[in-house]
Amino acid sequence: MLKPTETSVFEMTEQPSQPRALDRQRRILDAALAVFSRRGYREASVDEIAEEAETSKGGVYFHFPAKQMIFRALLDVSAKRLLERVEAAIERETRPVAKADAALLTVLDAFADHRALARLFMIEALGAGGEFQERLLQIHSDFIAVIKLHLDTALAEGVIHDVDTDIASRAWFGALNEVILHWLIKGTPARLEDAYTALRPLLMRSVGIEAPAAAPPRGRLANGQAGDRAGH
Amino acid sequence: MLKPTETSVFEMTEQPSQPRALDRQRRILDAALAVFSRRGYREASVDEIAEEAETSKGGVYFHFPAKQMIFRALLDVSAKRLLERVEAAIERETRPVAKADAALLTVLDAFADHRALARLFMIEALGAGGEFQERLLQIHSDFIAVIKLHLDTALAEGVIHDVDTDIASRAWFGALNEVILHWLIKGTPARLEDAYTALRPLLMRSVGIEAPAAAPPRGRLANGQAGDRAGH
Amino acid sequence: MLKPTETSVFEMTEQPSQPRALDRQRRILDAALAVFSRRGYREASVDEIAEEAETSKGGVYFHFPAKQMIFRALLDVSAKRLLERVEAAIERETRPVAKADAALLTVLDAFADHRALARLFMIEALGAGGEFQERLLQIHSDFIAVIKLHLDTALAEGVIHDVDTDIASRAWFGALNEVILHWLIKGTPARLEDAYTALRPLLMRSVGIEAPAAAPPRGRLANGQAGDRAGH
Amino acid sequence: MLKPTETSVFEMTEQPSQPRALDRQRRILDAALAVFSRRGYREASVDEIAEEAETSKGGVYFHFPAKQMIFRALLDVSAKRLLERVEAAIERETRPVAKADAALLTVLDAFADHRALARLFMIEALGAGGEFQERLLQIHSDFIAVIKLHLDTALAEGVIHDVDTDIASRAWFGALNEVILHWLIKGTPARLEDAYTALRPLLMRSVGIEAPAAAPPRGRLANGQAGDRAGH
DNA sequence: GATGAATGAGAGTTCATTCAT
DNA sequence: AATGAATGAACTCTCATTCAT
Repeated sequence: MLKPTETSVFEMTEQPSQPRALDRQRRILDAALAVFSRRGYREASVDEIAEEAETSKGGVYFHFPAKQMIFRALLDVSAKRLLERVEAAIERETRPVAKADAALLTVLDAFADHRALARLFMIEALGAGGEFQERLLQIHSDFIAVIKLHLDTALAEGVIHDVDTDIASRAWFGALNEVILHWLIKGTPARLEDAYTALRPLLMRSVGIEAPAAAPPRGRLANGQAGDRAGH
Repeated sequence: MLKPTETSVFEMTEQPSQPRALDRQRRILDAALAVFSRRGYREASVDEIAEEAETSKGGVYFHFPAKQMIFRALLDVSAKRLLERVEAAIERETRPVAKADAALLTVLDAFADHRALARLFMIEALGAGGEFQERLLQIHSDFIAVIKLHLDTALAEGVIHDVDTDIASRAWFGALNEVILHWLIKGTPARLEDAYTALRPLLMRSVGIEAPAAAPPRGRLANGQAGDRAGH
Repeated sequence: MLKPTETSVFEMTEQPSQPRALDRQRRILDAALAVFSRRGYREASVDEIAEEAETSKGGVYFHFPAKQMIFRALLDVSAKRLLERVEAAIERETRPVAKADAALLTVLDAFADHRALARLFMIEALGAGGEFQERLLQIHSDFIAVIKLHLDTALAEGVIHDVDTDIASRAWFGALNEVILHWLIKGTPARLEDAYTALRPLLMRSVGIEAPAAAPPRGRLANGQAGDRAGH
Repeated sequence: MLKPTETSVFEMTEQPSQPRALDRQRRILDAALAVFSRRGYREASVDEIAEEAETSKGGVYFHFPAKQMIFRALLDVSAKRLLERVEAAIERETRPVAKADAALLTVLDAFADHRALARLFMIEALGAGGEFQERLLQIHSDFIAVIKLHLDTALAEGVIHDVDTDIASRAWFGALNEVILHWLIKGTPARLEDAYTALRPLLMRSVGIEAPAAAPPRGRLANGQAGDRAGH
């Protein structure tokens, strides 16, 4: 989630020697996110990105050697950022299932706040050619690994039983994905967060946890309490 | 599933006046499926499709007025065919949950047999531009509606309880999707069917059904028995 | 001018062995005139001509070996027809200046009645490539020759004096052309015939004939009296 | 008329930021004029224009967004230039009829010097599709308006009588056009200027002015004396 | 005679990338 | 650092023409 003072999602990519260069890189990545997200990877032209970044085509090529590289940087930086956010959320939880739960919720919150980012991950990365498909799937796997890690812990701690955590983590992620994709393209539910309210008990049950009758209301600033909702 | 004697998945799209024309349409759609699947929608050139179909560019345009229309026809015909297959499988089951289960399994079997088709639905339709994204999501929704229908019946019959069938059907579909996507791009598991063996109990549990300890082995010809595996 | 019972402007082109063939040729030429006139020579497709002629592309090519040939036939037949009409009108006059005058008026009447024909001669024949430009100019020259012939007679008879009939006939024709072109493209005057009422005294003066103060009103059926209007 | 040191008829179309760009625009317009003139609008390919301009297809498209726009720019710039030349010539005359006369002569001189330009205005603009037909007719009307303006003055000053200046100016223009067209396509008379020597007395007479028995010889640099030739 | 499927050359246009300034 | 002019390969689509049926 962007703080009001942030103007960009991207703060560092490589090793920009000068602050001005860093600024430009950020501006270009922001512009690229916007353009890729509304046009798609192939329809997006470098010219359009340059215009959106208020620079010139040559300017873009000074900072990125190819269009592909812009997309790759976008994907990498965003994924890293997202994963960091997920891990921060996880640390705020104590019980393993709550940690896995928080991971999903964080992804969902991030996408709800940043529709463009959501399009990037859910749609455009698949349409950008084979190279990026692999990369996207790796990102999927990274997130799934985080979930799995905590499901494994839950299993070890005896909180859940008889669960193939490999498939469970993947299934959880997939279920979430479908819900987000639907929201992205069809626009329902209006508030993506609402979907998770319905989805969570289902996921819990799938690993044998009966969710509490009613989940407490949750605001965006109340992430820290997420663990309370996933009691077993 | 294609019978060994079939060479094409496509048998009719429109109403060509000559039998030769019908043949060409089939050949073009087959070629397009192959090319779109290996190149992606945007990278695929009409020339390449023509070559693969052993015809000329003009020949392709005689049958389809635009590249988009080839893709659209491919998507529509394939979805129709897949849905028919799903409904046939469903009819062979009696218990509602088994019917929903059979739906998923049929999709999975179809994709396992037709990797190109799987790419079309899982990847290329998302990367082909906004028009097709909507169309794809509609296809998703069609399948999800089938699942939901039977979950609703199960709910009415008291087989399952306290389930938001709307989200459950979507979640099931999404979970399956992720598994298929992973198989498509990363190649694991080698046999897509194996993934479902692990996935099914999870899905069942998610609606409150405890799967039997061990699912009976299943061959492709044993679809009719699928219902036996989804006891409640 | 087409009689109400005529459905086509074209009655014979070459030597059609069978009446059915003749019919088809007529239909195709009519269709071609319509299509060339609304689309222009290059934009007109043989497909569109075939459709307008209610036949098939192959059908058109059976009767005409190339698109060019359709246009050429159209131009030749129409010019011949027009020239015949002009000569008929001339014969109805006795005084040479009246004959020249009748020639112009006939052309103008023909175009007023057949806007498509007018487009063909005034516009499309110029846009159809060098071959047709030469052909069109030859047609111009043919008409101009007719006018010149009668101006020469008028000169010999002493009706007009000190006139370069070569340039005068060309100038008359050009003046008429500009008026027709304006009417064709800009749509004014609404009745093309009105333009000639104003133009005629000017042309007469240009060869030294002072037109009568007021030209008598003229209807389309009153062509035979044209001579009365060009007194000297 | 081009001064010998000028290599291009086009000096400015829009506002290119770099001098190099302005140069290229000129080169492209020059090349386009040459190619359109020898091939016709539709037969001319952008590739050929690029080659003639010694640049690449992409280079052409950098400066002009479509083939149509090249043609439109060509037409607009040339018409503007021509009209300016006409108005300069008019200013050098004092008597109104001489002014009108000078207008025609200037057009004729310009075309005599620039056969390609003549083709553009007389032929290609009519064959380039409906859009340009309207534009060309507007250009015609602009020139005709200039002629009419001075004929009106002549009328007001009592130099000419009983003339419908609207039709007279159009007729003059049309007569000139036909002469130019003939020269363009058939090649006679060899010197276009000779045609005007014969045409002028005719036009004068058409508005009731008896031309002097013999027009004084006229060289291109003697335009300023044109007024002497148009006795009242 | 007629149909419509098929061909293939060629069009206009786009755009990632390069590079002189 | 940055600009924008230039390049050229590639693309989608059109259409006159041919020909098997």
